[in-house]
Amino acid sequence: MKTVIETLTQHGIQPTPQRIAVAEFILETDTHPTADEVWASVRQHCPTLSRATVYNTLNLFVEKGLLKLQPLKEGVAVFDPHVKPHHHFIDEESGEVFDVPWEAVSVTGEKSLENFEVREYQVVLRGCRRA
Amino acid sequence: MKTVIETLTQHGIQPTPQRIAVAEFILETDTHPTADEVWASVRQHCPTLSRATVYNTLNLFVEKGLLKLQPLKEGVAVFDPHVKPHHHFIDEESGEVFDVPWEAVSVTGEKSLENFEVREYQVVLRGCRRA
DNA sequence: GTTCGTGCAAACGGTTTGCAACAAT
DNA sequence: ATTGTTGCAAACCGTTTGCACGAAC
Repeated sequence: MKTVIETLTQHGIQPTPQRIAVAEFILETDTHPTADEVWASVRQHCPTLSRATVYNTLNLFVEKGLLKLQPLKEGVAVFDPHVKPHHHFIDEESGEVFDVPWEAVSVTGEKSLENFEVREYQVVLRGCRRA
Repeated sequence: MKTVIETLTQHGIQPTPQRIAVAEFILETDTHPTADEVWASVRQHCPTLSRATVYNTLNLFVEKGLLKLQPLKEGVAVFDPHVKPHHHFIDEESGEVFDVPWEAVSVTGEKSLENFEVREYQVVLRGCRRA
């Protein structure tokens, strides 16, 4: 099992304590948190962590390919440590975002679009989660 | 051909001059504009139109089912007059959003998702537009 | 005269940036 | 010494809101 520090250095990121703390949280979660949610969580273990550092760190992680920024909610940036292709389901009541495995849904026809060269795609599903 | 005024009244919206001006622009366009882009455009014909009225009007239109708010870009709300199901292609260079007809792409498997009751879905494609 | 819509300006919330202090090399 | 990172506060940008004026019934 790769350590967080190894992951960071392999992506060309200096493993400072703050970055390690943020990485430990966000690389494990599957809750698609916003930056402020990350801050709230990580601050419990690392109380001096500033909001600015969280934002800078998350942007750095995105830049280095550790995270993906997903435009799934209005007005806020949500971060996803799952960088390989997959789909998303959004519960319309709670707003929660769930991963849907790539193989669970299949898409056809995207290769024959006339004017568009598709580099990537995902299905965004909305509805309510079954209890 | 239905007039804009008829469209507004049929949706329970009082057709004020400002609302008509906004509707004339946004119901015709296929550019998926942001609120500020709507304001910039409509203001040329209707110079006293305030930003607040544009925001209020667009929100009202969404509420009344004339528009859909699409979470396609980070940090800004984009409005789409095309309310029937369809997909979207986003040019990664320019950020432009294009409609993709519902029949152009087909999705299978969404009905057999275990924990999710899907009410609607769309495919979001990214890449570059062919010249 | 009450209701509804508008415009302005101020407030708001999420995010970024400038800068001084600090750590590491 | 230089480079890179942090924390704070202020700035920023898109959006919402409070309020007074005005139009319509």
